[in-house]
Amino acid sequence: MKNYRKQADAQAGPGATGKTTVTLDMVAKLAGVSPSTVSRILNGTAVVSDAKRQAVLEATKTLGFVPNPLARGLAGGRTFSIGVVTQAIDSPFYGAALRGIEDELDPAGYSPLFMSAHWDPAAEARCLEVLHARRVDGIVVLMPRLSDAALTACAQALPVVVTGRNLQAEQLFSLNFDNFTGALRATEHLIDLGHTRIAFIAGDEEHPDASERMRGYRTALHAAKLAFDPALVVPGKYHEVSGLEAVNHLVAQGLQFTAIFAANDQMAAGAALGLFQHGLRVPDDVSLVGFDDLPTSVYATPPLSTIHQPAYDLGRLAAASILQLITGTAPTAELPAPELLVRGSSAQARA
Amino acid sequence: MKNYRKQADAQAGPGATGKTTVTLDMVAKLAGVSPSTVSRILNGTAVVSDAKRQAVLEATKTLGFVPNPLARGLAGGRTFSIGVVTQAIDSPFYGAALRGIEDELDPAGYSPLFMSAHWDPAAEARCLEVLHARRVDGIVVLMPRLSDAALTACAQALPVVVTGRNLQAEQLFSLNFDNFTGALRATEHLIDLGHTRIAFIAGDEEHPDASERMRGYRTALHAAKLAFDPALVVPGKYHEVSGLEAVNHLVAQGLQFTAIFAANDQMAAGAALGLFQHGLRVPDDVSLVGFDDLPTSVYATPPLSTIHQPAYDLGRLAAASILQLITGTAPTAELPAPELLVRGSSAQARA
DNA sequence: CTGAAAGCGCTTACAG
DNA sequence: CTGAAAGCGCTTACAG
Repeated sequence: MKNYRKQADAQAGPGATGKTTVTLDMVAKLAGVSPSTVSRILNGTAVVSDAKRQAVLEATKTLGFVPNPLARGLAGGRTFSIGVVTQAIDSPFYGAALRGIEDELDPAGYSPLFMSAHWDPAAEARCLEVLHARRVDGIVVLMPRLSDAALTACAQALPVVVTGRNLQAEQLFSLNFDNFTGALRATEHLIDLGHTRIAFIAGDEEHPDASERMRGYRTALHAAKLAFDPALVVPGKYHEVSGLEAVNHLVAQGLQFTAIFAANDQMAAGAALGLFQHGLRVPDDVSLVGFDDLPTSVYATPPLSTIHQPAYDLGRLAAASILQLITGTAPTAELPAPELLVRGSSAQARA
Repeated sequence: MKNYRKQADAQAGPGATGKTTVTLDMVAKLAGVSPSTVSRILNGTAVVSDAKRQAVLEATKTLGFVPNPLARGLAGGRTFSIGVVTQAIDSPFYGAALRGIEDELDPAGYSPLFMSAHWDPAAEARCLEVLHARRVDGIVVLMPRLSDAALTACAQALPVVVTGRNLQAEQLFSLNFDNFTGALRATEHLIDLGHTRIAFIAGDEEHPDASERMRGYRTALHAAKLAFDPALVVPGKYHEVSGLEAVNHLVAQGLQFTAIFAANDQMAAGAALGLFQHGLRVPDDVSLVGFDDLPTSVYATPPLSTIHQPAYDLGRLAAASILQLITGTAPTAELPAPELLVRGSSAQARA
């Protein structure tokens, strides 16, 4: 048992040894104090005489004591773990957010517990239940699919942070990105380049951000006094295939357009493939702009112009906020404003 | 407490209610049996009379009892959780593997506990320690960086499954992909197309698979009686930037080449950008082949020819194997053979 | 087939 | 500042 540590230590540095499970009681015995004292010292829960502190610290080290999180959680009510429900563990967009959460939680001594809800409200409810049963100290839900009411109710049981929503409640904090402005900027960019026939590949209607992005698109057109042509708006599902299909549809309909604004980079990637297949060149024949700024988008050929969404920061801020909520501090985090990244996929409209 | 369930249920279907934490004892009381019996019924640990079983099941339902995993783990020694150490939670390649693990574990009643080691042996050792302290029932390590000895030692404490390694030990199972053959096929493909000056962007030397892929490249050249030119081999780090830099290097050196085989798709993506920047067209001027078949590669312009690596299956098989190890069954899973995917980025060499 | 009891490894009021 | 004691919510020998 724990024998592997000897090996790991050889690579990882100094550490512990021990055949069988080392318990707090053993440490107490070795240090000549009561278990309560050991607990207090290890948790910094109370002021303890320096002599005992040293003895305990030493005993802890020589025995290689590692507290059992299960016991800690059961007895103390705190598990130092944060439930994180994401929609898909392999989402190219949320990956960075998850890393941000890890990076923020780790130094604070908390561990994330990731669960995927797959955009299914029932599954999401189950995640919440499981996480709650596991006694996590707080939950962050990335782009929830559950109703505002359900989320708010959840926050009555424990601190909750959600993204992509604007909720106000005790123990509940929302972190939202300005999708409207982002879409506005993207569309304005295309308009500035002289495009007047700009197709829009919309996002999945079930996401609140999809309608915001659509609104940004329409508002930009309106502000520029450009006609809004419903035929140029193609519904999408936020994944690559729908971007591809959208272009196929546009071309099949014989619609005129010199630019495409896709509601996210994944659809833009699909659209790029569609254009390629139809022999349409980006940006020579059609300008293309996405939304999100996925890590891969800068490596597209040509690199994709897009709206940067700070996924990593989103994760860090969400994690920092849940930690504040747990501490009893009111979070004040705010996401940076949308930023347009002009790259090679968008160019001046031809005369 | 748990109040949110009422809301969730409205969307998720029927379920539980309850103000305060419902314990197994409360269920026992309501059902008129002992806690032991409740435990046995819920765990299927022993045969129980039908009458009591019904009573318990009903009480469980009316109270909305959800067992506390912490208590279960502490008392029973099993947590029904599997530690999964990945190198980066946002890796485009391992994302699919993580999903495969989720999908396999979920129906079995197990939960994954994801941790990232960031390709750092010390961090990896720490992950193992934390996971062990959390009393996971088993651990799967994706592409470990720790020594074989350390991994084997870890397996003495609990079941372990590793990928990208060929270890034999009690309670330890390895799942490895045939990188050599994959690289061989990729190179052969280019040779078959008539290319004789094939550059190779190598992978990070710290990964065992990198040398295997290199070996595949060399073996293919040798078999075709093509000269191996060291100048055509550029070291890479398995990430996009190194692919970009490799191409810059190749071009700067004025080297002649009509094809590039990148040791993974991420570097191929970087290489594609590099070629684009230098005005070299794929596949007209240079054929490009990658390795991995990332989800995004099929959306590259042109779609990337590559060797398919079954990341999702890898995850499923790894999870299935750890479950078998826990059960005491010897895993026999094997990864499918490398498969060449010919897409638009590779073409006949010009005469 | 089924209870009573002990115990998993901690933490936290409660008393000094 | 520090112990003894009770308890967190379950499971599992141990006895019927």
